Amino acid sequence: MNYKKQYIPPTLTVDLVLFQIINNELCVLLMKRPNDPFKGMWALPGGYNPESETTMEALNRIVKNKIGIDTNKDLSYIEQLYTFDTVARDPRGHAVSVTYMGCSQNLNIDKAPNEIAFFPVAKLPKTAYDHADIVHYAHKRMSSKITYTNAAFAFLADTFTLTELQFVYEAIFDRKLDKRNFRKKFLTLNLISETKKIQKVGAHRPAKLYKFKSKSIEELARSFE
Amino acid sequence: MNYKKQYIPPTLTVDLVLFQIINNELCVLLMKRPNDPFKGMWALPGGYNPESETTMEALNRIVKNKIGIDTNKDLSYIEQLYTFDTVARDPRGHAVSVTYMGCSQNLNIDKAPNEIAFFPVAKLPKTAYDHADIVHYAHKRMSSKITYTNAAFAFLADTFTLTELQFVYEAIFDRKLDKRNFRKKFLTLNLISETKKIQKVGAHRPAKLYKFKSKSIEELARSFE
DNA sequence: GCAAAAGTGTTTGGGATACACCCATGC
DNA sequence: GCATGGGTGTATCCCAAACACTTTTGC
Repeated sequence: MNYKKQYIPPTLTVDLVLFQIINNELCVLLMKRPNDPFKGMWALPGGYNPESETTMEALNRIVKNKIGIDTNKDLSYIEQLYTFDTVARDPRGHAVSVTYMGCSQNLNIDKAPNEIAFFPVAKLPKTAYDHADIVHYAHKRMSSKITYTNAAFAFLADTFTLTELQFVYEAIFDRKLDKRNFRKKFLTLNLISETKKIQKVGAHRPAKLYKFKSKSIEELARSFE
Repeated sequence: MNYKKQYIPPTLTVDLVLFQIINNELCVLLMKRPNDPFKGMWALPGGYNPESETTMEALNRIVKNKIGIDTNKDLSYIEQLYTFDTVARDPRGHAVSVTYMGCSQNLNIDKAPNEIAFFPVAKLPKTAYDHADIVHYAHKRMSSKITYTNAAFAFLADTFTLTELQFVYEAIFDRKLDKRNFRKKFLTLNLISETKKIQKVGAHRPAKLYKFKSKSIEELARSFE
């Protein structure tokens, strides 16, 4: 096993695609790069994964440092997305980036150490690297995720109205759904239960509040849509 | 960017889960490890991914060296599966493994440089590392892949009978399907077309031969099952 | 009373499921 | 002629899709 002595691994990085729904639009968190390369451009939060850290550990550390978010506490869901053989971020050579996709709900990003913002996925600014591609790949994954699992819970508060739930689907699918069919379908899926609370906002009939029976990923009995 | 000088990446490895259907069973290719660790145990073919190689390039090189297979020519399909933060393969520390899932059809493995064999996924031998978990993860992925895409083409010769196609689904789903319903459904999906050839084997009615209209991944209009 | 969002049922068509017999061939 | 696998049709049920009005509230 002599060759192990000479073995030099490629640079390993981790990146996060963080989704949140704002004003009924699917948005993604981007950070303005403070340094070269791509200084001043918007990019996914991410960084170097050194030896002795798992990719999740590295991601957690980096995201905490760069944007002040704790992936364990502040995200309602996270999963590994894909590993990209990206164009060199590091002048030394080829870099491999393990990407994660996460969701949050009403995240407070005011105290972030860097300039960060949520952008609608449909109107991304010019981004560094191939990050726009990664966001679209993640969007597609999330779209199928909510069709065959209960993943929509990750975008909602603990209790929510059926209209809010429908807006999550509409934002991610990027199309309108029929209100009656949506409700009928979702209620028969047996994933959510009525609470005794109601939401009173504005000059109209108050809405019943529901909650997900489980907030871990479950596959649907009948796939959605 | 001083810290880049100190940055040491983790070991990066690539591994291949290669599926083939043999005797109507879903099988996976394993290689007997010639060296420690896990010397003598069965494992997925894989190896170190050095700097300056993409994961696909490294996989191609390693698989060619270790088992004499060209991932470009000998596989009917390949995709990235998942990146595992595996237990250390290398005594130096934590290793990250990018895994791929591929399919072959009637592969010739007689001239492989190492001892390799196909094992039914349902009856795996004791495997090195977490490789049994990786195989089952890949199996699950393949199972959904054939439900919403035409991926079954990857397990079949250029032309095939409907019974052979059904056997692919049965092997991967690990259950019997109704012959009439399967045929009706598949023919209305409009993915395959009749050829003018027929297959005559054995003392029974000959079978029409079909072919896939496309041998690249396409999503089905209506998901299967 | 009126604006605004919540809530609610029925009809129709298509596809999934269940199920059993005839057909073409080699020997 | 018989064993073997190829090939075919129908009835039922459930679900998806289409579609519009009533209810409850704040002002």
